[in-house]
Amino acid sequence: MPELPEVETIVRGLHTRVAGDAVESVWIGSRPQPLKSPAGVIARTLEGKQIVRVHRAGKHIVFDLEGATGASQPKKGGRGVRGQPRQAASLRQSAQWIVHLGMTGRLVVCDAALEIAKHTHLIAKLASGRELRFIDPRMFGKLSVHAGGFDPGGVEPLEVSEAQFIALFRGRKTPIKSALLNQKLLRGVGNIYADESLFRAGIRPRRRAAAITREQLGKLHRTVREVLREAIALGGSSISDYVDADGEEGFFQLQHRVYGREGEPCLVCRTAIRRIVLAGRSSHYCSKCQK
DNA sequence: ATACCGACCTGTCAGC
DNA sequence: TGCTGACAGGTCGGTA
Repeated sequence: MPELPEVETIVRGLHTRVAGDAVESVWIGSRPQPLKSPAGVIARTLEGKQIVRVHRAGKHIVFDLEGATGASQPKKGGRGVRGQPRQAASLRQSAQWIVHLGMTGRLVVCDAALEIAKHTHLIAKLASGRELRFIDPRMFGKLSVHAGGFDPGGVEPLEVSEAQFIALFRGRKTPIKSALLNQKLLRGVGNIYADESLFRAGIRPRRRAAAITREQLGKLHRTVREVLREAIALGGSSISDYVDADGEEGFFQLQHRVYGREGEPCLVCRTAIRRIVLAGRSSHYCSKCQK
């Protein structure tokens, strides 16, 4: 479902709503597919921690957590652990909770009384009384916890310089669209924004990356950032069921020039937009405007 | 190393 | 009405 602009929109909404709140307890469902860390480790890492910040790394949502060591243990009757001196316990311990939404994942902040939706895999009870829930029908999403400094690899498309960008594709014989989708190169660009960026740059998706001139790559560098920025400004693209953390739909789908427009006239030259399958993904382009 | 291809899952929609 | 197949915003591992 979500690419960089959708994740960015979600992250901004989540940060506003839950930064400063704390996780009191965690419930995890019985389906193991979404869990990249063991359920017990995820629960123990989240419980008792304060959510300091919610941000984005590529398509990953990162919750920065802080809390006292052992804060998840006590509550009932226990005075610390066997009366040991708890020097370490007074230290602030930081951790990160990483959420990848896959195709259909959603994170919602809601009242605890709200009915639990089908395909809910994790519920974090917050100190404020609300709940943060992870819902994902297809279970392509992933949940994990990390000690800190999480780095998914690749460079942020909105931060990369033109020279860096051009260097990413040097010598690559793979089709340019496959390279754009490779998260180890650029992180955050997905199927929609790859198609839209290539259209605006006038480059066909199947062109070999290494065969594209520096000038054209420079143009692609500009169009990728332009498309992502415009999409973020409009709250992302809502194709079927995507909504942000506040339940609002995005509006960038109204700006799509090729994605999902097979057979419709190119907005520039009226040529019918073509759809091909490349690396298993639908790819849309105008055969006249893109070479 | 690189590049296709199916697999992973459920839901929806078009067509018969 | 219901069945079947195609398709979906993402990634991973196997195979050539």
